[in-house]
Amino acid sequence: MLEKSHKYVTCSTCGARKNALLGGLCSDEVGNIDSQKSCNYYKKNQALFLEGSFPRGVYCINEGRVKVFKRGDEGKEQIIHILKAGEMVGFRAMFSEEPYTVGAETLEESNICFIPKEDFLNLMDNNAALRNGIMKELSKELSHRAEFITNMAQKSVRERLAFSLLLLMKVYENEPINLSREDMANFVGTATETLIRLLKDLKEEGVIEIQTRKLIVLNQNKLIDIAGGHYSH
Amino acid sequence: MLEKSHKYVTCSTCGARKNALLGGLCSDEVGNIDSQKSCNYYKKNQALFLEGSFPRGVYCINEGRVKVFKRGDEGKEQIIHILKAGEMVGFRAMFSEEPYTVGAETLEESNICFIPKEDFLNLMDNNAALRNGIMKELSKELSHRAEFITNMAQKSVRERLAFSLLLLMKVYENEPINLSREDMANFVGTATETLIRLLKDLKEEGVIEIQTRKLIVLNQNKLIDIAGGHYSH
DNA sequence: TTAAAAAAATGACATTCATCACCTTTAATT
DNA sequence: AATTAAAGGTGATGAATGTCATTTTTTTAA
Repeated sequence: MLEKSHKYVTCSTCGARKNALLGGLCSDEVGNIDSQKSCNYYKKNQALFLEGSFPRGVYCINEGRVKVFKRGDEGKEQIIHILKAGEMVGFRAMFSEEPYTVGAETLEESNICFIPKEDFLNLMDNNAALRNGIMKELSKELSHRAEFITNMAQKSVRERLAFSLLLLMKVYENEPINLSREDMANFVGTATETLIRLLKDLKEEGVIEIQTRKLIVLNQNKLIDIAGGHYSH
Repeated sequence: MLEKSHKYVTCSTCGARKNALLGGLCSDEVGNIDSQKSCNYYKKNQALFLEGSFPRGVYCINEGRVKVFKRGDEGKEQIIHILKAGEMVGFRAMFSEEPYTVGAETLEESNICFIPKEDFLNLMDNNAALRNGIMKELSKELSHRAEFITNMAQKSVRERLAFSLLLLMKVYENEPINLSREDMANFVGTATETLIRLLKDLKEEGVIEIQTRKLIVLNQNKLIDIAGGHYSH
């Protein structure tokens, strides 16, 4: 749990940065960013940016987890991506020179830094390795989304749930998965009631354990099996 | 219809290039690319590249249309994107340094140029405007895919069909939409039979006209209305 | 600690849509 | 032109899953 007292994190000592996109910066560059960035405490369910607003910079998660989502016609959220400490949010929209087409919100108390657009773009212009890293990142994300689309089109909800749980295991690393049923349903792309029923099935099959809202995966291989779509009909 | 006799297109005279990503090149750059690229005739349903193979360069559509798709666990295609003349295919995978996670195939006879990876990356390194254009392109595509995912999760097949037809109108410009029912179903993300039934509905409602396999939109506003999701229930 | 609010869970039901089987039309090939 | 293959289309059926109503549990706030 994050202390309520806001701690200001410097990039130079930021542990999350080390093996992330900004991990390869030289000390000059780090210093420069440090002098321009701000660092903020976010409580749970607080927005980083809204769909439709204009990008002014990028967000760097020092601690906490963030959901990126899009609202459908009836206002229902579809979660596109869940990010954890060390990852960056919102740089996609900076290149498009258009308003955000998705929103971002914390899933828990978080510590998140903000780098103004100008500074980040300057940094990119002068650092080919960073540019390549970002290109790579964008490409991989495109690939993930193609898979996401295919899953949505062809897999059953049960299969998608298994697939999502495998993704969430990575996001929550060794901790229990800690998402509201509604968020989880909005990630899987189903109704909350359906999600709850399917979680119950998995629990009864011994694949997961449920402690009120926290969820522990007991049998990852079974999940892989289910997600793969070997359904007999 | 494209003549079977293969015509070699030069970038310098390529009409499709003008208002596309490579539209801003100087004559030196164009000459350089021209000397390295190849230009090939593709018949209908011919693969540009396969899922799993390794990217060796980018493809530039001079004439024709191309589908980009991913196969699900049972081998069923999900079409992610349909591209037309002037657009480029396959540069996403070049940055990821990983094999293609999607495949690409012509939907009709096409004329498509190939720029080797080396040359394209060199060009990018020395041309900041091109780099920015590509970043922008990647970002927009990410945005499209977020919308695609949301549509798949929240819209009915009828709504998605209407949405897809609106997209296809842009791909086919003033021409009738000319896709097999199977491809169209794989784009919408539904079974071929369901797609056929829903097309019939739209025909009976006077929204579209069907000439064997060609499809003409008669009432675009109605499609927009349907796609928007104003369904009464 | 209790009351109120929010989240999770369960049941009943309706509907969409995939599937299978089959038929018809169009396109390709000899 | 005739034959075959492929694509388009139709009908019947059932399972998956969304929706609505209600209850139970957990969390939050008084």
